[in-house]
Amino acid sequence: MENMLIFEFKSQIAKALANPLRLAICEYLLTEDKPKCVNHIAKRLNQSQSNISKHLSILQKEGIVSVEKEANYVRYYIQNKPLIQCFIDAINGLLEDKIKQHSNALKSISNSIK
Amino acid sequence: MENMLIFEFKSQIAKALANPLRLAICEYLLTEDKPKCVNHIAKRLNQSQSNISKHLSILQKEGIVSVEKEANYVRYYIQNKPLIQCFIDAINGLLEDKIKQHSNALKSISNSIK
DNA sequence: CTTGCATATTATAAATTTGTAATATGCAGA
DNA sequence: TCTGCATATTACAAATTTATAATATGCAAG
Repeated sequence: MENMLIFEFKSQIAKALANPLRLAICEYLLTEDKPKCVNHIAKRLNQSQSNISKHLSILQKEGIVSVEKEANYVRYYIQNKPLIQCFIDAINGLLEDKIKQHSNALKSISNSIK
Repeated sequence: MENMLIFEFKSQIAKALANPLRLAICEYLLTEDKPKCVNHIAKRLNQSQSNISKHLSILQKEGIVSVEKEANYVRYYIQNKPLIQCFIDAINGLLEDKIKQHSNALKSISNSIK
């Protein structure tokens, strides 16, 4: 392939979303109308402040979330909700596919031992 | 969050796509009508047979690609093209967002030193 | 300016991912 | 059965990712 560098950039963004906690953060922020602060998200997901803060900074670095500062609160929100929704829809669809494939494989084993 | 396990599964699928080579493989297979064999893909992407084979097996494990065997050839294809296209569209959109954000930041620096 | 709260950063060890080189498997034709 | 080709697997070292604990920063009330 000609230009491999572009795939480095794309995968960097995909990697930011390819983590269970960061996916959970994104799905949570997607359901919320208003930006949420770090401690709030940390409690919601039952994680340490430091861990959530670091994951949010990874998401922010990739432009996935943005911040809104007020006093000593930092509130995060999804920068582009439709795109993140599209990403999550794709993952959900792929997960469905995978589950179907596994269940078909099990069915055919089940039939073969009848 | 109630059910954290689901995010493990989702992120496992996202991880399969969050790698530059695997993204390149998927984008290539997406453009092709017919399944492609390992050596063909390896040469196209200028990578070793062994490396491409391993990446393909990761994609297959997640149900993203499927195989079609004939003689000693193994040909791979995207299992669900619309979903993979949706995933790639999301990533492309997010990359655009990120580039816009960076260029805006640079503009505002540029203005501030005028 | 000191205290307390919210958030960010750092250091670190454990776990995971990655590519390479070498080897194994599997199929088809001679 | 032997040979050659296509693919898969393995072992391994380097690089990356992850969570935790400790510490630092930054703001606002008193």
